[in-house]
Amino acid sequence: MSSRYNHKVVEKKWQQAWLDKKVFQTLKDKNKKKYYVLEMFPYPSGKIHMGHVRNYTLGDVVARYKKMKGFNVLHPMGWDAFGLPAENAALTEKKHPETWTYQNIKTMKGQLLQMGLSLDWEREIATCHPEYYKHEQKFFIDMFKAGLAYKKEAEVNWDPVDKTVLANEQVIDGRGWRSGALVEKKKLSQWFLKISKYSDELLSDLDSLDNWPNKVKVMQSNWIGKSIGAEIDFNISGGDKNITVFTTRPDTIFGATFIALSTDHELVIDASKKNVRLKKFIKDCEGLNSDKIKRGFNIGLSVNHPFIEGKKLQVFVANFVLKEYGLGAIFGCPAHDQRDLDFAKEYNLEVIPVVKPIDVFNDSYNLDNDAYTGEGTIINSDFLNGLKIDEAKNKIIEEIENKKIGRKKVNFKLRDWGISRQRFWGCPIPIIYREDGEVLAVEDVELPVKLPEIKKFSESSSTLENISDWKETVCSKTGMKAFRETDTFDTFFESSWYYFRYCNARLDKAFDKSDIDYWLPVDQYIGGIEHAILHLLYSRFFTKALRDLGYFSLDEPFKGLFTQGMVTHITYKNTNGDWVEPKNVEKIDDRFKDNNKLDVKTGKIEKMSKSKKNVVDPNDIIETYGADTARWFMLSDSPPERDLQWTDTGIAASFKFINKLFEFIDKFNNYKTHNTNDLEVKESLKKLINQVSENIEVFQFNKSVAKIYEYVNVLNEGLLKNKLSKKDFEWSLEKLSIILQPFVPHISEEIWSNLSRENLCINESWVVEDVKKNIKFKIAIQINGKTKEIIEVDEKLTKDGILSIVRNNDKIKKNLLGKNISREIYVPGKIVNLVTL
RNA sequence: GGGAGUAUGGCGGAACUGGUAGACGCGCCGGAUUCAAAAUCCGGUCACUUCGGUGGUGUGGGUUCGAUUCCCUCUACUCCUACCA
Repeated sequence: MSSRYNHKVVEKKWQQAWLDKKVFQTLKDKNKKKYYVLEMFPYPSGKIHMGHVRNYTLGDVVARYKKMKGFNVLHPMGWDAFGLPAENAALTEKKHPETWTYQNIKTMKGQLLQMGLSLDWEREIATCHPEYYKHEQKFFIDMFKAGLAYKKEAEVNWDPVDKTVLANEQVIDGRGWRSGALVEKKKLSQWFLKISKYSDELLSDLDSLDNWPNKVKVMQSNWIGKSIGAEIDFNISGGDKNITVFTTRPDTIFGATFIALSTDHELVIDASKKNVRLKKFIKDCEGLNSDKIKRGFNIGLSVNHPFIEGKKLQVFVANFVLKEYGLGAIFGCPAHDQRDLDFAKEYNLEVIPVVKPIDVFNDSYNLDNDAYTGEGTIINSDFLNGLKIDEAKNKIIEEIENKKIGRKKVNFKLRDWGISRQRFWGCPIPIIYREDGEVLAVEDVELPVKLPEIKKFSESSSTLENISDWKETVCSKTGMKAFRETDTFDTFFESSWYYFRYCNARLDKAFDKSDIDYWLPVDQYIGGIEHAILHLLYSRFFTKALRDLGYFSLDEPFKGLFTQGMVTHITYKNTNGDWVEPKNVEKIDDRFKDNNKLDVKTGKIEKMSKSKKNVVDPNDIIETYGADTARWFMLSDSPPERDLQWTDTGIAASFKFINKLFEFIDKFNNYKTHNTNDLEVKESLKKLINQVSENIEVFQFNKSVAKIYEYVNVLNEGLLKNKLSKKDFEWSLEKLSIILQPFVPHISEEIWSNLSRENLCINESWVVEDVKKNIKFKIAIQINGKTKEIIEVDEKLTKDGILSIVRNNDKIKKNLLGKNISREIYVPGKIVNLVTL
């Protein structure tokens, strides 16, 4: 009688075996080809969620597969451990952020261990540990000294009631999340990293990232936002001062009818000092949705049009001109820019068309309310008349440069990265402000600048600003009094370089160049699409910056990137309109009820989230069904890049399959051998084995899963029909264990060990089978492209031979009655198509 | 407004470089087992059909001997981005 599969015992046993034999501990080995698999490390929020389970399962498939393929695999894990939730927990749970964080790490590590992941835990890191963050303090100092880090004024969200700076996510509908007070903008002096210096390289190197999803490259490219245009100086009437504007449409210069400046333009700030109404206008602009309402203020200046003698343009301050892009100044050409047209209508400004669409014949055509931005011929523009747009751009730029009133100019949307956060639970910025006004980097020997030890964490200690005995210090060189910088790093700072640290996580230095040379770049990085821009762009920037600071010679950190889909679940709502958790929904006679017996309606399928209560806890699933079942479900059906819909029937099916696999053990042990030379089963299995590998290589694990199902079906049918000798059965199970190993490693080891093999299955080599070429081919016979019959033919047959079989086939003869064949098409090994008139 | 993507049974999804559409899983239907149920096992499952066939991959067209696959049109949905001059 078969013993029932006990996943708890079996999974624990193999997890222990892997640990005992240090199977996943990796050492540098120059003789072996390396493979670095990395999943985005988690924030230790408390416990893992299904998104993690999916992410790490995908990575584990790759890691185990590559290991069995003979690569020296690096597959590490760590914790993105600084961040706001720890501060919130500190306030509500009355725990120090550190205590809370390390407790969570412990819990989550336990969960990851339960999943049976092939991780090298010797390399575990936590970014809140001083031995981690001291290195990034050093990077910052290097950047500071190299001019890559600098300070400037920037706005923050200020809660006037709590008297604290709020992170963007703490501002809900313009109000502080705790106090509910209207959030104010406040200017603070903050630290920035000069990512803009790398705009061009960050953009052009995207081309070299062949193994990145195109989608992500497009997003980054848009974010960097390169545009080519010109700067043009407009001379202010009655003086020799200029207003310089940026434009990508210098070809429309003859259609310019006004100048508009942003509210923080130098000239505007000057003018506002003497003009109360202007000051008020600037203030009013803050609350204005400029997308809908365009407002301007004539500041009483005019400039001379550089190409039209005697023509003057009025100068406005306008709410729709961006502050931090270009020069904060534009020329308005209402005919060919919708925003300018809206503005011109509002203030009755001239509209002069200078580009004529192909289907328009009148030079003074009417634009109504739609600016024309398409292709066309230049008109009303003196020496540009008759040119195409691109030709006109070149010509006018040439002219501008000749006249020395402007220049060709490339602009980027990408802004420098503001890294200052006015928070407690982050890495201190290693800077001191000396009493004589000097801003100094902390000396290397004094690193790390550790966070202060505080007994009680409260609202008032949530910024370092208020901890005076930490803040006050002395300059070690001069003995002068000094204050520490009290801001901490944006947590993207930690995650911008953690993948380097894994190379040698316990080294005294941040890393060793030879380790980086060996392990980097990451061959396969896996994570959510939500990091498409910030994390990935910052990491790319960090790599280039550290390269230029002399740490190594790497250009790009992530060779391959894969962005997995979300885990979704149906939502439930009861008649009171409350969301209901799936586990509290019961089906009674075709109707859904919650545990208060209220009717429940099913809603949309959405990403699992606490607020919609449609989460399934991995803990419950692993407890009830085991890690293999959870992993198998994560890999079945849905292609990894698409959303995966969680269903109870799906997880049940996976559990059923794992049990089915387990039954092979008894089946084998009790199998009476049969004398058979039937090769059919074995040949089909070989073909399926190869298909499993092919699909892993291209990240289509759902197809591998389907092929494994087929394998099991073919094997079971072969057993049922006595087509396998015991030896072949053993061979089948041996191969089955191997192809199962990356997907469901525990049951794989269990089957493997029952075959009395000495080593662990994970230490086996992956299999590639020589598939005998079929001697017989199946050929589809079509008439006019419609399949009528399928025949088996010998491979050696010629076209004529096959065609004569086809012509003599009864079914085909019948179908051809009264028709004449006009053409015969034969694709070897595939089809015959008979074309009739 | 701009950009990217998706569309195949009741559902999730297969179909190699154009060559047998619906693999595999779920669900459903029938049967076996059971006092009964669960579990398990076996069979069936695109639609229509006069059982010969016919139609069918969001819509309409095109290329081809042949189109889920390539090209054009339209529609719907999803995601990103949003005054970047």
